[in-house]
Amino acid sequence: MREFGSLLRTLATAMKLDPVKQDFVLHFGEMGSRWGINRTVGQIYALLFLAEAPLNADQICDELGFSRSNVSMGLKELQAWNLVRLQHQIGDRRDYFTTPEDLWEIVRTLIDERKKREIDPTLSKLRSLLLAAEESSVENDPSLKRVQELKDLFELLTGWYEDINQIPTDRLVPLLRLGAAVQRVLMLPERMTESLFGRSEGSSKGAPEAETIDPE
Amino acid sequence: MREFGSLLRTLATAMKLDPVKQDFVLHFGEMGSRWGINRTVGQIYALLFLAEAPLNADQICDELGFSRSNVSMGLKELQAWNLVRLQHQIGDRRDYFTTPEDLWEIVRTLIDERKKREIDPTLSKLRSLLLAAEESSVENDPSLKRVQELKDLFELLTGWYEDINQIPTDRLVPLLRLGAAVQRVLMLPERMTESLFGRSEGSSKGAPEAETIDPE
DNA sequence: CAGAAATTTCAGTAATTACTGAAATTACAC
DNA sequence: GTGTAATTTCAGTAATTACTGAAATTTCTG
Repeated sequence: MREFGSLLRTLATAMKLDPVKQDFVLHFGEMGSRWGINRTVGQIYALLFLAEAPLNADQICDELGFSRSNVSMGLKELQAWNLVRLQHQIGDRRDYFTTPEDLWEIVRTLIDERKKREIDPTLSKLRSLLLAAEESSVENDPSLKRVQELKDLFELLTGWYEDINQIPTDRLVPLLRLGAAVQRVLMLPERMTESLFGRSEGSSKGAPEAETIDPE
Repeated sequence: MREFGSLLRTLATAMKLDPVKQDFVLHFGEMGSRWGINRTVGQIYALLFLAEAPLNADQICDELGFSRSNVSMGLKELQAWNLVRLQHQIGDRRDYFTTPEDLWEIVRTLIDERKKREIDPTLSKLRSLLLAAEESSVENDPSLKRVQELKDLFELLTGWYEDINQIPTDRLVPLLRLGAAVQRVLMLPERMTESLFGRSEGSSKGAPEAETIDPE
């Protein structure tokens, strides 16, 4: 019963952080594995996120109790993800790190990077599979149809994302606040929705074999 | 030089699949690790996705060359993700599995489940951290401000998602096709956008301390 | 209920990934 | 250039995760 508390204390023992920070950092460490990064990287990120001033590697080692080399690798990975900025202080050779002030910038990089790692490779693969199948004239295989359908969906979604991602944050936030109310635009008088559709055709590319929409 | 090809052949040796399916399945296996599932689970899913008829566990073992128990565990995980449907055939006791026909259903479960695993726990944590800090009157700590900001962002995003997720697919697809053109709605005559905003207030909850938007 | 088929559990092992400390490299000051 | 501080690399080890085969459990049949 009391064991668990003391275990936690042991884990956090290296940290000289106040309880809130500590809890936050430990949580991000645990979540790290679900986000495709490891505990170390998660904790380093969390620490930097909360830090008021840029931190150097030794400070991070100190606070989190990881080995210097581990921190070095963690920081490299965070840089590979573009999640961290490198800075220098005058008269100090060490590298200092921060996270961007603007949370929206963080969200955007996060999504971009995950898209790059999790979506794009599969979309390429789907395209090349279909291309190859087309050449070797293996048409009308039902599983090919399925692959095609999947590719179309991926294209619709990535196209939408690339489109939305162009919108600057100060325009995007009100849109998000709107939420599902956006849907009502589609129920406005025909003329208006049509003109919107028409104009958008250029920006949201792809738009494969149009599903027929029957409103009610 | 020739080694690599033969290695591939060996890996795929257990599969009696045609090249397209094989390639697809292997790709999903590799991507599995990036998606928080393992190779086995990825391959099983891909196989089911392409299969024209439901498959039972033995058929899957057969095609993919995994042990029976591994397949059993993989299927359990897919069920935990709601990514797979269990069926029965008349006069056959074995369990047969399929993926939903409708790709949109798949996308929705995928997002739901990832949200559940990757977002929701962190949002709870942020809330409880802030609550605890409030009680112990540790106000005006700058890192608390940061946590608050993060929580607000999470709430905005999850609120938007929950809202959008209400829209039925046949309404959603045209919206996605619209892409960034949605933005233009915000530039319509004041009256109209305001009425949209006004009505949405209820559905997209949260809406924390309104950022001031200055359009240009 | 006995027996058989199907599925699951689980302990042991293999494979992968994370982490460390020591050594190598880089970057700068003098 | 030499010397020193900072960072990175890397081989070895620890920890975690994936996978297997055998045994246990569940589910159905007659």
